[in-house]
Amino acid sequence: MVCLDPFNPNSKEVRVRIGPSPTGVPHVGTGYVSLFNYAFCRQFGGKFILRIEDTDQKRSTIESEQAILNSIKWLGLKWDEGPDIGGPYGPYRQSERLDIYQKHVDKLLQTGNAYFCTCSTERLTEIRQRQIALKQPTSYDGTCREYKRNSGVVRLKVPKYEKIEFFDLLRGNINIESSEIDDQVLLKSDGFPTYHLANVVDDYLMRITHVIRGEEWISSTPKHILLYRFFGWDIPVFVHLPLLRNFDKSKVSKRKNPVSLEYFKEAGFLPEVMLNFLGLMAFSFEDGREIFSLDDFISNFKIERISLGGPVFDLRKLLWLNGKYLREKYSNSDMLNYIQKQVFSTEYLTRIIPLIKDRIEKSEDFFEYADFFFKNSISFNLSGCHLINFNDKDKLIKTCEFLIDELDSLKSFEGSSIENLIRLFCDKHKIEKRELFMFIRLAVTGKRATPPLFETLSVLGRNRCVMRLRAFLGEIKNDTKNFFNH
RNA sequence: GUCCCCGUCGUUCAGAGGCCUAGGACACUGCCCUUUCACGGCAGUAACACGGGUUCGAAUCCCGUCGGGGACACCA
Repeated sequence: MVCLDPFNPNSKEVRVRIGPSPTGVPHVGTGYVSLFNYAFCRQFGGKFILRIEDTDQKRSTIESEQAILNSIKWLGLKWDEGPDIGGPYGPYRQSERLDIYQKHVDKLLQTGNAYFCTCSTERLTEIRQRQIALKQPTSYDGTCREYKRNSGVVRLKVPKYEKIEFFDLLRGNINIESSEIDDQVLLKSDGFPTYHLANVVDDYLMRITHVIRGEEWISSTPKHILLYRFFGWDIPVFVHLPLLRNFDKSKVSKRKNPVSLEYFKEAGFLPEVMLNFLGLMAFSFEDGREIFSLDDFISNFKIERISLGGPVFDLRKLLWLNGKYLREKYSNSDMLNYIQKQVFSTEYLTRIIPLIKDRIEKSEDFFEYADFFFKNSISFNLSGCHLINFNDKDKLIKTCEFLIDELDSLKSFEGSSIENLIRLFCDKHKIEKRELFMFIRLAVTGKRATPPLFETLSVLGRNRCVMRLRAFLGEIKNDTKNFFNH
């Protein structure tokens, strides 16, 4: 089995890819991995491929795909091949390549490197629970290996007791014992492939030379190695990037950090700042420069200089950097433009006007009614607010957390659907409507009198609403204002 | 629990055996500038996880311990 010379990418056209899964918001982690892939391939005049990994039918949405494409475009990273522009190795959406995966699965079945499995979900969870109870590692027990089934899901037949070794450009050789590896499902019962199969097949067919992805994939790389071997294919060079972290060092997550690129865009972070900042994560220029453009980054990027400790995504430094760009690179007229576009955009104003039109008598009054649409921190005062009868703090916190989750996962953020959700929420949690409505109003707008709540929330948008509720949560958790002693 | 990855100031990154009494940036503190705030300037606090080796010499190499993280799905 031949490996590309990892230190000599010139030996062949460099082709890298990112494979976002369209199951949620565009994630900063995707931006980070994209940047490194992009810089690496541009250095060698290679190609950057965008492939949509929508093999999870239940969770994938076209809206999410569109949002991800837009966000990466917003960052200023241009892909050479992708679902929207096509390319020589398309289609670039995995849901459109089902026949390809089927063919490859058939091949594995024929060569005896995969087998059908008819075990029920119930049985599998039972096995798993028993293993957890016995403190054993959880894995499929291999029942269907013995029987020759001819339908069901298809599993990878992992050889017993073999050391599987692969090379990671940053970490050297990594060994994992095959007994640690599960007989991974390759083809699901809906006929869709799992990540592992689709990923390997596509990387091969799309001539990917370097797989630059998050560290979370290290432990499943042996499965991929096995697939390459069973198909008789060359193995690409693996580069596992350290994961972005929350302040507590856990993998960066929306519970603890803003992670949506859309949020950063809306909040007024500049795309070139995002790129600059992401380039500071796990990497440094030899000359120590910290302010750089994408072109600078490309020409100074050295993949082997990536450091391995998981970098904390530090919002404070990001904030400083954004301010620095604004101060030093923006003229007054740039700033005017920026503020008009970001803060007083016609789109936003168009939605606000109907809400305050009947309430103001002259333009000066505008901010009396609409200030909270433009502020990013809301001061509120709950003390003496008798409408909030949540007399116990824990309940209020729990309620607020549930509410955040629901708002966060609400499909459409229209007034009517928000109203629906919140009314249902009241019933479900047995809360007086007026109590919850006023609570939300105060936490999100800081005012007791506002335009109709649900429309207001809709115009503010999901991100602002959720951010403000989180900020509120933070404050009551610390109880800095002694809300409960009044 | 099992396997894998990682371990330098609070955060980020520098350091690839002597140049390290460990450097830059963010944050923090003080001073200066300033009617105020911000910006800017100057100064300061602050780290090689621990224990063993190897070596004349270790933040840098090796081993162990501890700590953190990730993975263990018909999710990616």
